[in-house]
Amino acid sequence: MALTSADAPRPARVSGIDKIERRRVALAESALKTLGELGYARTSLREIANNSEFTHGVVHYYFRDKIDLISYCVRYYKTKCAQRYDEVVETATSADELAVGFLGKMTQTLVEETPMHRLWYDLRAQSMFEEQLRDDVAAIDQLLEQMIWRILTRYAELIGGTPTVDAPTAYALIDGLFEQAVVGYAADPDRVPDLLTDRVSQVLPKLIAA
Amino acid sequence: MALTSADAPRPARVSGIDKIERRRVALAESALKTLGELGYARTSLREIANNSEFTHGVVHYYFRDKIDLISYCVRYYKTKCAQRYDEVVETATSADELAVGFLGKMTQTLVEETPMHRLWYDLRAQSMFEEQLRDDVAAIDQLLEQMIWRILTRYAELIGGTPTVDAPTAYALIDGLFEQAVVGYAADPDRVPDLLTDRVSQVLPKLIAA
DNA sequence: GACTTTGCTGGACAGTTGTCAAGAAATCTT
DNA sequence: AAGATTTCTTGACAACTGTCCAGCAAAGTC
Repeated sequence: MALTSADAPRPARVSGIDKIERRRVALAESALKTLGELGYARTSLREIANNSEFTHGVVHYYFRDKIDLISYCVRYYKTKCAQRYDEVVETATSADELAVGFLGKMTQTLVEETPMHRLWYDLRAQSMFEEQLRDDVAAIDQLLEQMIWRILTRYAELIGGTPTVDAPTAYALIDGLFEQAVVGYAADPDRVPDLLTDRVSQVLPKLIAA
Repeated sequence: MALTSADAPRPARVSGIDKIERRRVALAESALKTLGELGYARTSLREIANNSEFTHGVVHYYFRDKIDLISYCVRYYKTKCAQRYDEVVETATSADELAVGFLGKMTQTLVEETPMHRLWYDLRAQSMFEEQLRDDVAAIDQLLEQMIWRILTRYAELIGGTPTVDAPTAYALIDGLFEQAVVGYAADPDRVPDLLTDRVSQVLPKLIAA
């Protein structure tokens, strides 16, 4: 959130490479907005440019080609997911507090950043067909897995037990529930957040053994 | 599996509507092959026609437009998934036998029908952006959920316990593991099937209470 | 065999796509 | 202020897209 493109009316004088990086970030944010709305298949470079303050030529000035842009977007998006639950993990002093905090943030991001999550699952599916995306997608998956693992081990610690599944398994399970919620949210937004909360809080204890 | 297009060298004389349906099925099978290879985003009607014995004009003779074709494909694909594990469920006489049979079929379909599964997760992601696909995708999800539920309840029955989660939760969990395997299979096919087996067999017992 | 219906072909269409490049504009350097 | 460099605009391009249709071939009907 530190680097937005709107912090200065005129493009602030920044030294060299930093300025290029700023433009890249601004373009990536615009692109992510459009991608989240339309999905990978329906998003063209011109559409991205139209929904931004730039023209379609600029995109090719800062990115080699379309995949380069999308790939950059994925990598940029990664930094937003990394520490989403870190504060909750660090401040919680009981298992319940951790669970409540985690579930709260989870449903919050589900509701408030729906397009981003839609896009994530879209891109992960695309990565199965385009190897150029695979590494970046795998890196994010790794990051998310570590995030879930941090939460689960801390949860076990507070309860006084240990996890009964490894990190990839735990991530796949929670992610399955979350993706179900994201897909369901597109069709019927009303009941989904509560259902997600119920289900995750039902599953979490099953992954810990006293 | 009953209706393939190759069972007669010359188009067998079939009465009226049936013949149309046969052509539809043949086109759908061709389309599914291409879709599974390239994914939704990269598949064009011409590509579908090229990889088949038909010309691109025929597609529009049998389907109103692209979405109509894809939608038909999804619905056709559905019939293949429905009863994949039914035999295992019906013949298993112990929990272990059921688990082994289920896991065997699961890894088998993962390996042998990878493109289909890739496509499924792709299409489910697309359904978040195109409402026209939503109903068909939701129907398949429902079907898969029931399939998992049948397996889990039978598994519980054989163990002498009862499930501790509801059907949607159980499906989301198992599906999370399976999708992880499908995505991972694209990058590194070797170890994935065994990992999937391990993880699912670790999770299954946790969903049953004595 | 003549005629109608059905099935299919192959080309044409208008629109969109990613990519590129020539030059204008803004910025920096001296 | 003049020249050099970076940044951006604009228009063009070839390729590809979904869609449509005029015409042809085959099958069915009388």
